Amino acid sequence: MGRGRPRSVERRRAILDAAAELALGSQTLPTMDAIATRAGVSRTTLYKWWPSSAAVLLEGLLERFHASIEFDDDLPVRAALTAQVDALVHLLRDTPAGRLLRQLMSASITDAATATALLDQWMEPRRHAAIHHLERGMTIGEIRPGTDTALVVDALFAPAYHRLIWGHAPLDDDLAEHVCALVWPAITT
Amino acid sequence: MGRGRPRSVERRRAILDAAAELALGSQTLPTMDAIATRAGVSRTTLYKWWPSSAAVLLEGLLERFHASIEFDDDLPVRAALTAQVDALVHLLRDTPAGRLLRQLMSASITDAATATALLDQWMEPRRHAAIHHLERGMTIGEIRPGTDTALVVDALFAPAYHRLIWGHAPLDDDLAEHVCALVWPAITT
Amino acid sequence: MGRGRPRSVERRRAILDAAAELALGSQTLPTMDAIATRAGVSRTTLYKWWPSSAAVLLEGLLERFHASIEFDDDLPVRAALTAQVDALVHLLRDTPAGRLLRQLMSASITDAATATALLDQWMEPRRHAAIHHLERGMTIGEIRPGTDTALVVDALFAPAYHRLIWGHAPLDDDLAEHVCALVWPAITT
Amino acid sequence: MGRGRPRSVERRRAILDAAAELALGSQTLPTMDAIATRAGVSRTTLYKWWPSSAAVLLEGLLERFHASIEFDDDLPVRAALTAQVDALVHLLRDTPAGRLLRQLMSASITDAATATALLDQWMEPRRHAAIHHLERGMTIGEIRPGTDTALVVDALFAPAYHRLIWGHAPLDDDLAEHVCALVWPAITT
DNA sequence: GTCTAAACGAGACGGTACGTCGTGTCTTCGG
DNA sequence: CCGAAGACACGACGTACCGTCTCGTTTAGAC
Repeated sequence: MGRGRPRSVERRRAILDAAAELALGSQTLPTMDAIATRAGVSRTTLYKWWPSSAAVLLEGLLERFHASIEFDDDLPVRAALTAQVDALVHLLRDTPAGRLLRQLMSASITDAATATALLDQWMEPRRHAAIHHLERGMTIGEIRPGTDTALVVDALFAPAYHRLIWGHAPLDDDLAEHVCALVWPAITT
Repeated sequence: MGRGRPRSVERRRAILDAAAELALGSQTLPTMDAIATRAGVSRTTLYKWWPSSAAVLLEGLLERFHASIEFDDDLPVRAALTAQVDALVHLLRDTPAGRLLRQLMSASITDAATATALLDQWMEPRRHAAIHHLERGMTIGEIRPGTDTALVVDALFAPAYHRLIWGHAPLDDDLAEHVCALVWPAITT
Repeated sequence: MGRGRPRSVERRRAILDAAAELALGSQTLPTMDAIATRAGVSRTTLYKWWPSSAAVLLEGLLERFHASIEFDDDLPVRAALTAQVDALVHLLRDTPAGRLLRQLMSASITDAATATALLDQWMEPRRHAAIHHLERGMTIGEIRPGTDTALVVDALFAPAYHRLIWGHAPLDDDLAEHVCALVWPAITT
Repeated sequence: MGRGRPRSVERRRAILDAAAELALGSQTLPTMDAIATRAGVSRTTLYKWWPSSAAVLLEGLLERFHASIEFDDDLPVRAALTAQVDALVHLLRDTPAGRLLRQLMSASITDAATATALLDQWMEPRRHAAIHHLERGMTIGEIRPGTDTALVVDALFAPAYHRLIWGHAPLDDDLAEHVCALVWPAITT
């Protein structure tokens, strides 16, 4: 029961914001040092609440963009899937989420903890939403039974992340629709 | 004018090998220090020839796996594409290339030079090979004209890289075939 | 007056004891943190009553060993002085006081407050007792008039402290007697 | 045989000087950080050559004051001893050595390595010189045979160090002579 | 054969960031 | 008013790599 000095919300905010700002202004993950300085907070405080700058960044990312998953069951299946992918494409291209995710993906590869967190809290929710629509489609007979949903989901989402990372091709406005169109004939009844 | 002491091939080998071994035994990129020590070479020599450990790793990777691109025009288009993707899947799963690429992709995100090199020397050749087959297919009327080849190539390859990075689903033996099957109906005439 | 919750004697005891135990088990002064933890007390409480761990240690030391000064005027002067030095030697060698004093002397050098306290409350009482006997000796004609009492006291006590600090020679049982014997011919009539 | 970049003498000098200056301007041992900053040298370099600031200080101290030991066998024994003690008193009072030694003694109490070094390289040489003269005195029949030289040496030197530490009495010009006078009757034949 | 320019080894050095520890202060609640 | 719990800023710690530098020492091929 709330003993001791309560954690300062202002500082938490300052830290999350500082991390995001630094990350957006650079290719590389901000250092704990830099975040602390920018946020006007001591390094000790940082380490007390987060194990790494990636964790700080991730927390800020999730807080800002947690509400970006489409679960509208009234939409036709294809439209729902397209909306999902389209939401992702816009997120990656038009919001800070894209740049932040790039760096978090880099960190994920070398740091297992970040990988787990990012997978569980970012990727999986989106994958599950898509799988949900696919299964709904199978139920109502719009999607071919026996479809490998995991694979379809990867086919839908992977190109967007791929282009985010490599930058070899743009994240077009119609990317989502085209990707869905590419996959749809193979999975519809 | 080959004046002066020529560069030692043995040392170059030792360095490339040391880098690969270290990378395979760890999640993170080896440090220049570690590579030099492992190769029995002075740090000076390393810095003389490569700007970063990622560059060392990349050079070794390309040297080992440059011959892994399928250009056989006698195969039917779909078989040729499947073979391409399948070759990639096996490379990523069954050879050191997978682990090395993971780390190089991480480095690419934060280091523009590595990104450029990896894109130009690893990704593009494979993409071009696939595009070549797609265009061949359009020429012989097997592929629908007007197909967005860049998108199709991403749809074919991205899932494999995606699973390499995230590890959320396995790089199955039949992944290549399934991915091609998923895309094929939408692009064939 | 007497308002509010009175100070807890148990905690004071626990703190003094914890400090002494920690000091005896280490070369270095215990930290405030460690004392608080060991005593099962919050750091706040510590800082409320003592400015430093040296102060805690000193208070405990004085409490335990305040009664160790010989003022028996019935003894002959030389015997009284010898008894004084002997008491000190035994204190330094056979009781916790030795180890505690070592650390307090270390702290005294860098911290003026500790130095003053230790000087006033530990050194001076003992010096005055010795000076008292010397002056008594001068009064009864046993000690040469005009003797530099301050110097003699230093000559008597300093070797013991010196050996405590450096450990280059043992604090023998007969150290006190030998030191007195060394000085006596020069000060007796 | 001198491979690699040779160690910079200037930096070594700058470090030793910086440490001494900082120590003289403060009660407490300088931090490694402060020494590095003051010397215009990186912390890494400091840690490469010395394990602690006490070690830096000690090296500087020994370098400056190694030549302060009197070994003149032509002097009468008592004069030689008095000269020894007098040299020490002047060193402690009139040169930086006094303040530096204070802090080194403090460090010695809590750090075994410093203690050993200081004992071996500062105390022992001086003690041996004094013992040498005492033994010479015994040989020529001026000092009573069977004299406990170790004790006499402590009686001669300890008061000076004692006053250095506590500051309860001054290091007078005639301190050396008085101390010798105090001890002499008991040891001369 | 010698000359010579580059490759190479050894290691010093300045830097930046790391993650931890101890300090002393402050804030909030409960006895 | 005492005390517990704990957040916080600060400063120093000792370490790891980084990239650069300054030497001395090979060594193959040009002369």
